[in-house]
Amino acid sequence: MLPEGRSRRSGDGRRDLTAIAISCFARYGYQGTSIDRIAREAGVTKGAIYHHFRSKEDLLAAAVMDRIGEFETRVQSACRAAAPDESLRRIAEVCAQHATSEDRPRFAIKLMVESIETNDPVVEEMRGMMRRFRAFLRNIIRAGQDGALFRADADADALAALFTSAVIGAETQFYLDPKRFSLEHTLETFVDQMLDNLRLAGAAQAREGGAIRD
Amino acid sequence: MLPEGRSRRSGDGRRDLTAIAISCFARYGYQGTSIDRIAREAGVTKGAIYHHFRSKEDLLAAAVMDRIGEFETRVQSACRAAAPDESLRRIAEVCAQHATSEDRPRFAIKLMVESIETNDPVVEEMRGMMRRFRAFLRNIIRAGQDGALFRADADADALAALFTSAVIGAETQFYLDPKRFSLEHTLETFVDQMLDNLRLAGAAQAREGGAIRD
DNA sequence: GGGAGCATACCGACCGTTTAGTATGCCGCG
DNA sequence: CGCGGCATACTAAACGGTCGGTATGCTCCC
Repeated sequence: MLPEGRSRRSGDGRRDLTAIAISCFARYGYQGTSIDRIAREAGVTKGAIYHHFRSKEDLLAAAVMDRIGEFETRVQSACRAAAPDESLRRIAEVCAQHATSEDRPRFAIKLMVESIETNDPVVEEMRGMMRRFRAFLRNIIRAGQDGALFRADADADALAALFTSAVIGAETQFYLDPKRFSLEHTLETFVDQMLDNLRLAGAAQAREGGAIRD
Repeated sequence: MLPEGRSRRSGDGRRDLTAIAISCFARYGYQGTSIDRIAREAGVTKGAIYHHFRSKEDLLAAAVMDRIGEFETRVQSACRAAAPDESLRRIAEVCAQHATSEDRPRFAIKLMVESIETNDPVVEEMRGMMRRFRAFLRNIIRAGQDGALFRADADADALAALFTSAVIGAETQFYLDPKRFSLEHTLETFVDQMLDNLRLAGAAQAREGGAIRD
């Protein structure tokens, strides 16, 4: 972690350690990651970590806030100025892209699941993130309903909950079985199906047309 | 853990310890559960655990096999002799019921996620379970297609993958936020949507009829 | 320019506690 | 009596965290 000249630089220590902690937590989870492991991977000693962070929990909090911020930026950027149906597509796409990237995609699911019943501060943050994500999706669906693109009688909240479920469930299975579980295809199927369901009368024809596309 | 008469009975030790380990692993995860905790909750000492199990990993293996067996029994029982559409409904229902039961429902998701990248034997078992579950669902969908109940051009594999994703994702969110995430409603919405998609021409009318049902 | 003073970033040793596992002893039952 | 089912005491290593000290960077003043 030290720069090549081996002099001590100011300012990057905390950020670099957070990045390494994110990698470790994403792979081993919080309980499975020791401070010694983080220190070792950073090429420093534990003392250096405790210089920047009050505790292991403090380090976890920094990691969680970093990942939540990145996630929300990614989702918002994906559907800027797009139509509601295109927005839903793009969100599914960026989730799939991130899940297959090198940016420690497993962090959110690992820490979310691990923290259930055992780490209330993290659960609170993750819960907030998921609520915001569902609200964001619900608002997209409602915008489509307001614009007569989607049928008005669909339950936007339930569909938003379903969208987030499909994303979490598909990512989990992909991480478990990357050779045999196709994340992108599953999410694409999901969005197709949801949009079919959301579209107005005439959907049966659209579906026949869909078959021709393949 | 000892019976009231305080005599030492044979045969139940291993099974009782497995049950307590399942509870602990379901709550704290594998890394977050110490042998001492399991012993304490069982009312015995570590020595008793090591009498029955060779190692902590051995105990985990017993727990995993137990839970996988129970899950598969439950799913198969749910849809015995039912039509394909009814089968899909029932499977979603029993998953929701189990997730809200006292039978340590979080075990599978906790251990599945925790083991990704860190515990290959458990990943293998969980992967096998999920593959069997998807194959089971796929076969139900195909039976519906063969019986002309479902349209023949739907991708049964993709829909099975979507079904399992919805279940995992909805359960995860429910465990994270039981007050604000409605598991049963989400899975019901999912099954409705999937069956709408799977049904043959006339689906548009069926959907109009669906709106009237509410 | 250089030295003093201070702040920051880190080090290595240490602490008390906890961990998975081991060895040995004891008790009850058939 | 022997064996299964435990309990107890112990081991070495690992855990999160603390502490005194060192190295370096920066600023100010003579």
